[in-house]
Amino acid sequence: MDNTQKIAEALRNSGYKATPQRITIVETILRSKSHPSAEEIYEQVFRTHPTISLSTVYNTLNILRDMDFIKEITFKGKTRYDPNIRMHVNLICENCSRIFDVEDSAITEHIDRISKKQGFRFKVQHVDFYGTCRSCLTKLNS
Amino acid sequence: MDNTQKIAEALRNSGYKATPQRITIVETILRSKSHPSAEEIYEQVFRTHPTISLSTVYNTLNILRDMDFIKEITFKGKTRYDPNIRMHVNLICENCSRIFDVEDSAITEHIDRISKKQGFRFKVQHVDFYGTCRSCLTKLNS
DNA sequence: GAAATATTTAAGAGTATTTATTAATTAAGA
DNA sequence: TCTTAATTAATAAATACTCTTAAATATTTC
Repeated sequence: MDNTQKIAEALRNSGYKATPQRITIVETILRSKSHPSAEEIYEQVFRTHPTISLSTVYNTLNILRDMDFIKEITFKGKTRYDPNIRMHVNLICENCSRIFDVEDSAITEHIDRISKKQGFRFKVQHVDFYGTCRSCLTKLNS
Repeated sequence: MDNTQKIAEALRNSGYKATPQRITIVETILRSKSHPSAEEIYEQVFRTHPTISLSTVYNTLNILRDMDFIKEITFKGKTRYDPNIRMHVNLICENCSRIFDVEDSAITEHIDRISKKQGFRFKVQHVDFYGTCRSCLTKLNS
């Protein structure tokens, strides 16, 4: 069974209809590496589906979030979407707004320990560090 | 020198005028424990300064952020303000929207180490964990 | 495979939060 | 005290997202 079939099935199993719009949106976000915003996903999908509505994109992204297929990262009043739901840390650059994924087992264990200690639980680990990235630091200092 | 004097001086040193509105807003946010939104700070300040404008509150909060007096935490499309700029982690409850501060030197050192390794730098450490807090877990399971 | 029905789509109106504009006011230095 | 540039308050505007509704479509039922 190919990926599109799996996505369609997952949607139906969660009680949603597997419409072509939804499948295209899911494929687009899963393929992306840049933590796109709803607007960016809309622009991407628009190329092949020129009748798509921004509302449909928002609606689908909310469904995918509820299904724990994707993670929302809100920064500077704008929500962006992360298709990587494996344990990782998001390094968010406050200068260029890029988001970098860091997988580090030590920190995920650390996060687990603190969360347990505090009686805090997460389904999908979501940890954000804010700062200035290497390339922005270089640019800003030159 | 009392606290108000110190705040006034800090504003002047950064090139801003120490207006009564600004001093009241700073005192309000520094006193708060609940990570209030701009609206909540406005309501609080309004009690003693009924002519205050919401724009003034937003404007002042942006100044305080730029001065690294406070930290912005945006969640569910709403920005909230944290007067605690000591190294700590914010545990954000996705259910009740409360934010809990956790000071844990082991994790803050770890965060520092990862940041250095990635060439990432922050002036004010800003780390958020998202999940469900103890009291919401109890309520949801009963 | 066709009809029934329940959900979903697209378009645009609506909402909430934050920022920009502007005339009147005020803080701070001379 | 006076001058000047910054700030305030009020409101308009921008931005990001959600809601509403009639038409279209996926799934179910026969």
